Amino acid sequence: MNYTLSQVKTEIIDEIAASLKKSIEKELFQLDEIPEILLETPREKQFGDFSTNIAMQLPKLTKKSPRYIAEAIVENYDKSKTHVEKIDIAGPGFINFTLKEDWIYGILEDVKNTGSDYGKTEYGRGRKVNVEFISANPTGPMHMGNARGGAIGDGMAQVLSWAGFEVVKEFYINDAGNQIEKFGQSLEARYLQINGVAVEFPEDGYKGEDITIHMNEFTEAHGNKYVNFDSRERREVLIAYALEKNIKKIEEDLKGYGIEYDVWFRESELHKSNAVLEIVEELKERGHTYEKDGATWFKATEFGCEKDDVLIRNNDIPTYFAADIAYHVNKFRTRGFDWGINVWGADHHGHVARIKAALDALGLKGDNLDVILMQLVRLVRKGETARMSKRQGNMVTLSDLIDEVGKDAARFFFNLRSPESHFDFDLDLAVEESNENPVFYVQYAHARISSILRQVEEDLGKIDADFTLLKEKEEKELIRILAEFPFEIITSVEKMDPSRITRYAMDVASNFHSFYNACRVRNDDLKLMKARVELVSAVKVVLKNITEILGIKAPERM
RNA sequence: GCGCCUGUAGCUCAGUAGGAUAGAGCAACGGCCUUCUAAGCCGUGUGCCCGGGGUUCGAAUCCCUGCAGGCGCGCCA
Repeated sequence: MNYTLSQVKTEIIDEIAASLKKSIEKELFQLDEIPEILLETPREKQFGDFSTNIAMQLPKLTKKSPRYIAEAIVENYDKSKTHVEKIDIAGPGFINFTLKEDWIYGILEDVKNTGSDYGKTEYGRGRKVNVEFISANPTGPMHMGNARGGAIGDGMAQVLSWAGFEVVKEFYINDAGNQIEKFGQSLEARYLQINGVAVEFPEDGYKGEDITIHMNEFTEAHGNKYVNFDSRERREVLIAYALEKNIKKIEEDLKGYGIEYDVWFRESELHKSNAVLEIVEELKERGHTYEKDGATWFKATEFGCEKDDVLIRNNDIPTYFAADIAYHVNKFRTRGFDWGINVWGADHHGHVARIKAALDALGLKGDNLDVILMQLVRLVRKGETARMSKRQGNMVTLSDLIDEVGKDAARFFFNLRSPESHFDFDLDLAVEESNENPVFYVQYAHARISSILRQVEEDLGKIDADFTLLKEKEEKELIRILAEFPFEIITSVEKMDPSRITRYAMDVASNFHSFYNACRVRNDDLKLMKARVELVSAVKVVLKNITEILGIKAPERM
């Protein structure tokens, strides 16, 4: 594809560098090497299209004043080699570049030619990225935190894929370990109670209604024959039954949320294949473990962690940590991912350093793993914070949420804020204001354009599109914002924050609505009409591409 | 006690690889529908950027320190 904006910027940067070299040759000042030159977009339009602060970076190295350096750069800058119309020096030494009027029209050609691919780049050069997100415990339904993690994780995966990475979306199923143990005890207690055996429900068991429903259905299907079974065997049967139901439900709920995974990875497989014990063995061989109190410990402190961690408990059962190491080794070593991104709740942040340490200890690069720590969602209802717990069974589930506010609004809402922002989800407000949700603002822009395009009956096919007719302020600003799309995607990758796209979507919609109120697409001047039809078509393409990334609908009508 | 995250307009938040006059949405107020969807547009104003020091030509942004809130510090996951 043709990166208009990128080309324009690169040209200018190259020419600044050339100008610096010339200045050095003319001995206007001395400089050993040309530093990195950054072009930024000034906030104020009066400062031109791009500016650089390079002249203010150099006084220390050259012993000359910023303005002196700026003047030298401007003097030796060859405008004919770039799209620059005008260069000014302003303030303490900023160099501001104003582009020739016509450069922006190339953007429209670009969008028109690339269509549903507009925004895609080769930035990632095909590197393999694994994005693991949600990975909710399969002991019950998903909650609001999972909903946020889903929106962030899926958005991240999309953005990576658009930026030219090869992406695998993955759900890690914790179908082993202590939680499953408790899950089994809870199921068993309910089963026995339902079948007339008076047993106490475990204190820290799962008290949710879903457990009871599972066991009622199970009893209907299989009767009470497991009452007389050995407890261990009985639990196995009940767990297997309820777990599959839960996983199935999770998969279905996520589908309804617009998320489909490439890989569902089961923790239990790592135990079955002996991968967990093998990895502990390898750590032992590499000398990164020791025995204490009958347990096997990983020397995490050797890698800068605050404390060591247990790999194998004194009852010979490996910890979740050991399994997680094996899991990540599987990602990087077995499956060869270049990069791993995990979306975790902030309550897991203590786990980040030690998993990276373990990877380092195994000769892999812990730095190849990035964890997006999202702050937890606090549910506010009737002005009060609602405490939620899967075990207490008092949570608002993902499917409740979708029922109440809709998939699009939920996806959009959870990607409106950066992952690290603490997030109060006011349920009353979300329901009440669902019609004023910003998602409609974006979708409305798309529907409006669709409507216009439906109404264009004139035969414009023979008219050549002359974009230079688009001279209004609103038209030019609208075009400029379209140019930012590929860069916004790349920045989202760099900052690991897909919520940038949501905010960009609002920007595009806002610029479109302003244009809409200032300029008529359908008008008597057919040539102008043709140009505007092409313009709004380009906006429609970008909006559509954005909604693909965000996992929401782009309605033709509203 | 120690570690991580957060603290910006009345509210929810952008801006934090140092840059020019700190922004947006919501809320409030006033305008705009005989013309392509008013779920829209235009206008009006608000800030001890949590406090205090420091680094710098320049700090919301970096460093130190204090305060407030969230989370973590298990042979739970």
